[in-house]
Amino acid sequence: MANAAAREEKAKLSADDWCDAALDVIFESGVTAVAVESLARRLGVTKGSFYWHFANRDALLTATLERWEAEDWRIFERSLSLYRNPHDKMRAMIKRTRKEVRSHVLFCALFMAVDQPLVAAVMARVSQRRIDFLRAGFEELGLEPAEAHHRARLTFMAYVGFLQYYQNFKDARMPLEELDEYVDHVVRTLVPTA
Amino acid sequence: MANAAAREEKAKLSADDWCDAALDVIFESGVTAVAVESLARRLGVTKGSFYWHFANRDALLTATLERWEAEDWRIFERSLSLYRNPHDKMRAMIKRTRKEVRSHVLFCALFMAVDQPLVAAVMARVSQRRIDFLRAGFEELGLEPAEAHHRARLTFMAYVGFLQYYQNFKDARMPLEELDEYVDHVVRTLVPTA
DNA sequence: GAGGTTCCATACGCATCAGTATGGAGACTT
DNA sequence: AAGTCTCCATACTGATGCGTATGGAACCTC
Repeated sequence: MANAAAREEKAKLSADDWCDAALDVIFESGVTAVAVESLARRLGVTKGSFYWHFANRDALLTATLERWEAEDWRIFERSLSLYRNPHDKMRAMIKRTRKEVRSHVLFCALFMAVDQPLVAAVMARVSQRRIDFLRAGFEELGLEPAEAHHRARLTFMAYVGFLQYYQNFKDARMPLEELDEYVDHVVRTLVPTA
Repeated sequence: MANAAAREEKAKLSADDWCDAALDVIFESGVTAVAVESLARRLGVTKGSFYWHFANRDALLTATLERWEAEDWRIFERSLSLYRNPHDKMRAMIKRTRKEVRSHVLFCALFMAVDQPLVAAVMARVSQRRIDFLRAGFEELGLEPAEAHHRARLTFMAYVGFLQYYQNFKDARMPLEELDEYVDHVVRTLVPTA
């Protein structure tokens, strides 16, 4: 089994291994699916191991979200750092919705769990960072500060709403070319032409 | 106690009473908080009553969502039926975000539970109806059919994202006047001027 | 090789929740 | 008045999930 294989190649687990597994579960089944015993089964050990590495489930979630927050921001910046022209950057930021699949699925899964305080704390920070990033971009494109802030909010809200819609209503998914047209429309509507 | 009072004024419960209570719980604590035993306590009875009125929890959820779907659409249409000018109607549709509090909280709570198939089925229909409503409005305002469809999607996604943001990040809530400015910005950005 | 540390297994207790089985009180029928 | 239907209480089973207590094997140290 995969469990046994994982156990053979690395006899001892680390806290990070638990966090990686937890993030995989969030990716696949959402935050509520992160349960101690099922995680242990997935890693080929028992709960005894978990409670040696972590005080409780909240500690695991906190550590996992912390790792994700840093990694997500790194991916986000890397994928946009190459654009110098602000218009291209904003376009890329929005069009990015089509790529980085795992990143988006994770973001969506976490946003759907913001009713849980631990998740809300992280997502509030992450959301704020992205809105600030967008705001700076819109200011570069010539919007007044207040306008740039509102436009940044609007863009972010549309991103979040779209993610959830697209992830959960798989019956209503548009074909890829229509999706491209939609993203183009969003860019035309929200990004001022330099 | 409120339980006893409720039991006195109406000795026998109906299925609709259970649905009303379930909707209240969704309003207060989300879909996952709808549990049979806690609902029974809230109504001043025990599980025996529930399983006489419903086959199981899914049956309750289905009936509750069905009632909500009809009521929500009725409220939605009533609150917009008085506007004849399409521009005013679209403005009202977006500005409506500020009112009808319970309606929005319920919509938000349900949207946050679209990972549950029963909820997803309802919310897919409701979302489609609202997008169609918006699309018709944008067409009235002179957008080409494809453009109107995309703009309707964008508007709806922004609505959904904003709802969740505003409901869950209560620390980051803007003051009311800034909220009004934001809504105005959204109208200016998304609704073409006739 | 004696003792200590690391990492995990086993076996609990306890709470929550879905669902079932059965009986009983009251109203209603005939 | 006997029987029946409605609505609910009580008392269970079984699954799941968090957390704890304790012991044990491997390894490292001196």
